[in-house]
Amino acid sequence: MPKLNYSFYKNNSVTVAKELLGTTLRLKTPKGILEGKIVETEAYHQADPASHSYKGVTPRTQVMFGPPGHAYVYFVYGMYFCFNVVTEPEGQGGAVLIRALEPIKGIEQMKMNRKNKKLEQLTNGPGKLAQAFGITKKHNGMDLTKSDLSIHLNGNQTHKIVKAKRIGISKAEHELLRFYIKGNEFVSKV
DNA sequence: GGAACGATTGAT
DNA sequence: TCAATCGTTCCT
Repeated sequence: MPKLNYSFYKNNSVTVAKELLGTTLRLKTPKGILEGKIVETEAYHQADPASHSYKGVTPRTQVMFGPPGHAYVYFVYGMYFCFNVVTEPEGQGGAVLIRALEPIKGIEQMKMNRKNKKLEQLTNGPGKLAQAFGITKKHNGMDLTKSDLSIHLNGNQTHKIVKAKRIGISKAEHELLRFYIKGNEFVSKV
């Protein structure tokens, strides 16, 4: 499985959001390898009022403006982390939120991290998948092309992509910037 | 220094 | 439908 590289992530957020569907997120941990197929994403870019990068660089969002292919992890609602992939050339504040995965490898470890939730509840939401993988603020800024956290291309993918409204935002609600694999049971919301 | 507000989740 | 829970941002 080839690892996604810098030139893949350098593209605009919408393109990357769509092309990430069907790829595999992998994290090496001391207890073993965790893998999940990306089945749902959302695109955020600098001109988007709903994006953290909309108001320019802040201490929290500076990694969004950094080089593509790095992890942007933020803490939300006082209890959850969300994992994003930084997109677009350095200097532009773009990212793709990974909203849902289909568990592939390390399922027992994910169940431990998620307090033994059922398989279909392990990674079907951004806060859930971060918890299942043990992703926290310490992963913020990691280089996905050079670290234990990476994304890989799979073989032939024959899925259909559904465009939909993003979840949980109060600005630019009408924009169809959420993408998911049609029919996949791990999508957070259809 | 203080207050309002979340790119969510799970329980009611 | 609503509470949990706290870092980030913005205002004073």
